[in-house]
Amino acid sequence: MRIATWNVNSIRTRADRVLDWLERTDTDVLAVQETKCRDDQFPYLVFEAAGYQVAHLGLNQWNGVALISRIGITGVERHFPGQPAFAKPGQEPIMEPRAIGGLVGAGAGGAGGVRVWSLYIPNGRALDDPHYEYKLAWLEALARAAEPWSTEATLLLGDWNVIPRDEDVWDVTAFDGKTHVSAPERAALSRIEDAGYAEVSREHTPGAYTYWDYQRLAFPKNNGMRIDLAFASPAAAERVSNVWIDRDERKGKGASDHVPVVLEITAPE
DNA sequence: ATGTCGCTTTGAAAGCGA
Repeated sequence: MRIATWNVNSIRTRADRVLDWLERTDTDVLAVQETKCRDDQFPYLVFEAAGYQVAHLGLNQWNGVALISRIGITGVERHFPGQPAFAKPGQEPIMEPRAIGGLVGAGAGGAGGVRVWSLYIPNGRALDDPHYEYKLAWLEALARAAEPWSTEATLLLGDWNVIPRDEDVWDVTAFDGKTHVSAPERAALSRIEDAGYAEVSREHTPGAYTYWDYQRLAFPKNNGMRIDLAFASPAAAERVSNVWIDRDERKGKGASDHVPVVLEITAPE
């Protein structure tokens, strides 16, 4: 089966483009981030008419995650256990729509299925911003929640908003004093590995980026970064035969600022 | 050129988030 992750930056703007891409690339499952809509605004019919099932979680004009699958989705979970809420000073904490999981591709008795999570890690904004501590806590909580899932075939896919290594960005010195490269963020990301997961995309896509800012001609200059990552449990990792990044999806008008990361998954032994 | 985009409130333009 073919499983991808893509921060689409508004599903309403790009529904037709996303479906076209799914069909053209023969992709079975897509973990979507930044749908930027409420459940009642999601363009379900575009996908359902083409034989895809949709599970979505969205609350407002920001964030929003979904799973789109033509090989079934069962056991959908919205938010992960222990997921932190974000609290603005003097306001009720909000559980932001940043995580949705489900079992896809399961045969009889759940055999051969893969548990897929679509994750949109908080941006962090700035090192001295409350959203930065929120980001670190969110990743730490995710690592704790994900540990028990690591005994099964589980994929943690999404926009992690962390540049794991200096080689994963065009110029790391441009990020001095900024988020995405700080030691605490990278340490928080490594907690996912401590929880039993391995990042499986880099080894298949050396030197590739997944995101280019809309501003300052980032794409023509190839000022990109690798922040859309695929973490796999051992049972999932041994079934990943290849990973590729569809860089062409960043070209032309109407592109998201992120491109799809695609995993080829073989049947279990 | 802060070389952009998408959403919102709001009723053209500005604010927010990334």
